[in-house]
Amino acid sequence: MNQPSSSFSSLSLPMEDFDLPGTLFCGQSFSWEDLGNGHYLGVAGSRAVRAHMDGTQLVLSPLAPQTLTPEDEVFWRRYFATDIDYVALADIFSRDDTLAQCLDHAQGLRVLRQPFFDTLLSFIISQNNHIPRITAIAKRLRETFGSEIAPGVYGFPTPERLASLSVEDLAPLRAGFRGKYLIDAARKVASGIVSEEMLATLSDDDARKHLMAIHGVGPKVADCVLLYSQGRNAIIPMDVWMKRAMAKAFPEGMPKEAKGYEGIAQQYIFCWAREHL
DNA sequence: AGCCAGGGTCTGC
DNA sequence: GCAGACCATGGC
Repeated sequence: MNQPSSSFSSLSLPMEDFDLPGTLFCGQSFSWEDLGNGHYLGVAGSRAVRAHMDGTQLVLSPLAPQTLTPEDEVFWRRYFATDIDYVALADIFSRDDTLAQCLDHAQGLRVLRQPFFDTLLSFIISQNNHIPRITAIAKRLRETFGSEIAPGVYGFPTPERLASLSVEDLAPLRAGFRGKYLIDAARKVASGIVSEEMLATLSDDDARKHLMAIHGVGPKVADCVLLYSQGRNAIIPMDVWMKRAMAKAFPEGMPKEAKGYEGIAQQYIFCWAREHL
């Protein structure tokens, strides 16, 4: 025991029925890299970890020279939503036959709770864009304007850093028309016009309106921020795939079995749609 | 070459 | 409130 008791070399989280790569690459996060052999490198805010599964244990390891602290454990438990019983949820969802079929194609998926500003920037980038290119632009954003966490690994830029830049400064990102939206988001967050603390006090509808004060944030991007960073699990981001899927598989709307967790059901339906529509 | 991508803005009705 | 043009970029 030559390490201080306040940090540890790795962290194991029990995760029953959990598909790690499925969760990381199902279109809710664009901040993970496949290292091969079941190992993944992820960035969240100014944190980074390696992740792999050991049986039913999710093992998170720090990147040298980093260590994992008790605060990191709290952070990553929240990130992977360890407080939600996904086995029980899948059982309830399965009572609807159509939803059960979607579950079959997305077994072990979880909805993450990612940092607010990461999620806001990532889904602004996502508009009218493909997933591989979203990932590439987000990576250039981190590498160009973020701070180095470990050799070659960069965190997301802070709102203040991004707010100090001009649209021309973002040219290396090749984000196209989204550049000006990223700047406006950073300035409104840095100035407090839009704040995560304020969001927490608002209803779903008012929270959506609050986020839509940002130029370039419409209903879909706002909903993604509320679901994927704020844990508002009843919110259903409606993109082109979800519109197709709902029209085809759920013309009557989201089944009652998904009550309160429509956003999580949405993730299974989204995956099913991308495979079958 | 033309179409599309986990959309949003702006304009005109 | 709602339809349609337009928006940068890149892969197919």
